[in-house]
Amino acid sequence: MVTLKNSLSGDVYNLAPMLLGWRLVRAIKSKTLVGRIVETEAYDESDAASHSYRGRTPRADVMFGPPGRAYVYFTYGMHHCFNVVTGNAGQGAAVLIRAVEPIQGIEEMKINRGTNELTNLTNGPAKLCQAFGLNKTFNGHDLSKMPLLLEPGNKTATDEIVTSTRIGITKDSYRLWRFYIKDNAYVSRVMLR
DNA sequence: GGAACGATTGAT
DNA sequence: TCAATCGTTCCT
Repeated sequence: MVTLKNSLSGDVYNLAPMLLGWRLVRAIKSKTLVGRIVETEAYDESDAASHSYRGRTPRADVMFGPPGRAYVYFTYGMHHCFNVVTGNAGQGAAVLIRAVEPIQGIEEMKINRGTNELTNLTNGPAKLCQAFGLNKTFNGHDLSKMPLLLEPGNKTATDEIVTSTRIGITKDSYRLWRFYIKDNAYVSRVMLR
């Protein structure tokens, strides 16, 4: 039997591109929100940019736990970011979900984000958390259970995967561990640094 | 106890 | 280009 846990037990730099096309499903207030993952980044403990680089600190503890859990952290004093924990227990690795394409529950996302602009709802790691109502209460949540599911999905025949450096980091910035679907309108805006 | 620094975003 | 804003981690 293929379980979510088994699907996510490999190396994070292989799993990050694999997750493109998968779906994030969120049940909230009798509504169902669905997004299709279009942009990801890999982080692991050999990587100075990763929260797991310093070892099993309180914040990064979930990254060292079993795969298929959510790692949600609070940053810049105001934003949340959502990751999917990968690798075997004991390894500190996770995939940052940087952007999804809104599929279902778009009106609810607009309310949560305070904008009607479709391409500004979920095109960034903190934006999609706001749209989906994700916060630290989801840290450690098993993504095979409601109210937040990660479901396998497919890339379309025309989807091309692009690899690049990661966004917004200063350490180990040479790693080509960012992956996104080429020409997708919901990929995050590239920030200059 | 103190301080530096963000896996970001939105306004200027 | 820059301010907002505070939890995490490390240093003294």
